[in-house]
Amino acid sequence: MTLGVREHVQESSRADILEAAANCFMERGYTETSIDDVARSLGATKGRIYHHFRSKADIFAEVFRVGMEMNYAAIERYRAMSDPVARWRHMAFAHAIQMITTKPFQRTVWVGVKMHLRGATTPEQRSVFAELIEYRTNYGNVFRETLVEGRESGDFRFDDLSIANQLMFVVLNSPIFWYSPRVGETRADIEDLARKVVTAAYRGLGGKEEQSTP
Amino acid sequence: MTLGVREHVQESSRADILEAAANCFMERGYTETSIDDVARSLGATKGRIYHHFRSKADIFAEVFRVGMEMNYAAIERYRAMSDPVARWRHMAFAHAIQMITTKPFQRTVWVGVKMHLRGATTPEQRSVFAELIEYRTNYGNVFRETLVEGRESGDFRFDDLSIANQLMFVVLNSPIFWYSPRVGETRADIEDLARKVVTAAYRGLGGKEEQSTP
DNA sequence: TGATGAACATACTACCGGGTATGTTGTCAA
DNA sequence: TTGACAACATACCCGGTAGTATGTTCATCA
Repeated sequence: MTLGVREHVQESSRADILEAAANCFMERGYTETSIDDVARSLGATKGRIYHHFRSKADIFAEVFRVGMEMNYAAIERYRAMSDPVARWRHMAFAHAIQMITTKPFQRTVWVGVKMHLRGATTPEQRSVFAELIEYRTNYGNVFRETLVEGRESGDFRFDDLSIANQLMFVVLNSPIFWYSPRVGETRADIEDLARKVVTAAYRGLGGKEEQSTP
Repeated sequence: MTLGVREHVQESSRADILEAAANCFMERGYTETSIDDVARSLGATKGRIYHHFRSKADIFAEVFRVGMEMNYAAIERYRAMSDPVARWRHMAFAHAIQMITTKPFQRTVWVGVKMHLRGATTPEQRSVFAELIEYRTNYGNVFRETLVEGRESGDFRFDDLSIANQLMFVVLNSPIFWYSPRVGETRADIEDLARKVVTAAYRGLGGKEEQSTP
């Protein structure tokens, strides 16, 4: 379980650029972010960026990929748990923690999904993008399957699986929109936030009254 | 309670432009939407648009305002209800219906809020925008106050008011991201969707087991 | 009937931003 | 020592877009 950006990117200079780009994409969106913006936030110029990446879309795709890789890594150890509710709780908590601690990357993933949904990609990017979206879809399916099992076991109560899944994810993902770090914030504070988010999502799924969260 | 765009915009040509613009802003976002795009979707040219609006930002602000006006109109009749839970249920349901039926305008409001949060506005637009955001904040407070009363009466159970409010809104607003109209869809189908959304939000707030929704 | 203005269309300008072509500097190996 | 290459910076090109300036058409009214 390696959650940082560094562990998922080979060269240090590339990682710096990706982090800066993720921040810009989060703050200004894809189109509003110019390569010069990213360069300026690094105290550099375009030259440096185009030395490491072929295009703006290329950078974007990399940020997306790294974001998803970190998510997979975060839930990996819980995927084999037998009890669906316990599995869901652990995965949901890990997911929420990821949304908070790697917010710029997760916002970029969000932007990417929306871009793909409206087909705002060039033909060549098309295949790369499709692969990333599939990556993300598979990740979502890990949760979805857990919802199915949880409903069968009588632990969750909802009519429509797709809607329940959508609503669950908007809650678990929501910190990428409203969370902002506080001064002097500790790991415990962040975990407390994540717990509140998981609790709300759990209740929304019609889960039984709360046990403790990891 | 007038929910349509026509009832909130004086001239018909202006209303047409606003509707087309709302669709474009929803599909492509603010920056990605060119004035020519909006004009083309109307079978017209820039000339028509700049005859009715002074700038792109001006159109955007109008779409925002109309979107919010429709929302206010939708919940108006329920605001005076004494029972907080019943009030919340009616307002939440009306809100969810609005998210579904006026999706392009509501997505534009969403985009506008995000733009303001990152300060992507020019100085003059600044005051207009601030006013719109305040408009939206007041709307949110109507719900927030209901949450406070509902918690005091023991009907809702949550620790943090701000977080509960955030999570409630992301659920109620979520249809603007995942809803898309089906062929042959009836009003009853839409109300059924809204009911599911409201139920999930209600549960997330720690509401008691369900009565019927309006 | 002709003058006037609303409601557009057309033609043009200025600028911004992605991408490229070409320097410049430091490092390392032969 | 040099030459070769990585790792950038600088200078430039060019397509797209907000905004403007200037037609054009049609209805209305004196």
